[in-house]
Amino acid sequence: MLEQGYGALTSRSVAERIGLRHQLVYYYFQTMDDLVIATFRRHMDRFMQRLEDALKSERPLHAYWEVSANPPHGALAKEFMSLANHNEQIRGEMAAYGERSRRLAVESLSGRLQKVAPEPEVFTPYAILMAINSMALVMTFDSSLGISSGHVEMRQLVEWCLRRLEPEPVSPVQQLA
Amino acid sequence: MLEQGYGALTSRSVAERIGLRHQLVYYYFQTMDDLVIATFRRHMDRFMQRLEDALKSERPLHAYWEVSANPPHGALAKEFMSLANHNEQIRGEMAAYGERSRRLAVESLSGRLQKVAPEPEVFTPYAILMAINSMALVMTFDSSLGISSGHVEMRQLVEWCLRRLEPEPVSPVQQLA
DNA sequence: GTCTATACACCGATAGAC
DNA sequence: GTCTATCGGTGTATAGAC
Repeated sequence: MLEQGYGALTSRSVAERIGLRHQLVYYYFQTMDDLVIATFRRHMDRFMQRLEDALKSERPLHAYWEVSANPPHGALAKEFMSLANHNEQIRGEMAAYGERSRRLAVESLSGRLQKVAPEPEVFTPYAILMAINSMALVMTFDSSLGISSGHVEMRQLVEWCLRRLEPEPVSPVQQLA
Repeated sequence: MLEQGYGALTSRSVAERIGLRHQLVYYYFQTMDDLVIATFRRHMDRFMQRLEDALKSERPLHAYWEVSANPPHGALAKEFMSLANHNEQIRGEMAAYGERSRRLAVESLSGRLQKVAPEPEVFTPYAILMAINSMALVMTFDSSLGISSGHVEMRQLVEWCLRRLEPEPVSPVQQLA
């Protein structure tokens, strides 16, 4: 699926990879759709775990940016997005995961964001996080296409904002100095 | 392709739509791939035309945002993106169109952006335009999935920034007053 | 669990009649 | 230009032997 698109994810192609007959797929999964759903869930669960870990780190906002901008498989995410276009179940699950991950990020970051954001009426936690997320997503998509122009500048812009919103923590040693 | 994904774009499905036999596709296009490429080019050429028109308007930055955030077919764009994952020709053309459209926008907007941007070292024209573009793209993708949480807030954030960067033009009548 | 055998539909593409 | 006929290949899925 990653290499050749969701159209290439067939019972025969799966079976060939593991050196078995294609009929075995229907023994473990009832239909090909079930296999796709299971794959999608495993993929998303891994991402959610990474996200949770990032949000627990010392600089969660920076970590959120890093996790968003460096997903394990940008091309795979695109493939699932297309699948969602015409698979109702995938679409529903993807929407649910998306909302959940955003809620998780907002809940754990809104406290510190509200304190430091300029123009709090405009720069709400949700808006800030979505902006970060959007830029990360586009950079990922671009990269998998082979586009990289403007990435350095956009990355600098994001990281400049991040430093404002979440300054480097001062260690006790530095405080003494 | 829009309704059921690129996997459903077959010579037979195309022929059925126009009430002819599927073999005709190979008369007009040599292969199915050629048809896909031609469709992609027509799609992108339309978008480029819309973009050019927007950049010629009175408030080009606002128009750029509107064009980016309201593409004719968000789902179709996603489908082409997936196609690009495993079709080298589509990938190359998409990259070229992407770079071209960004260059076009930067060239026609960098003049006025450089004048008004705060922290010009960070808020370069390219970075600003890519940020706008990124948020527009994600809102489009979200919408086609059925996600809309956070959109109002992000839209307000973008439009607040846009008003700062490109204030409403003052008409001669208003100037008199 | 893994296999063989098989049904049935659909795909891209070509050849050749009209 | 549009058609009929046809090829070989691949897809999902089921039945049943071992």
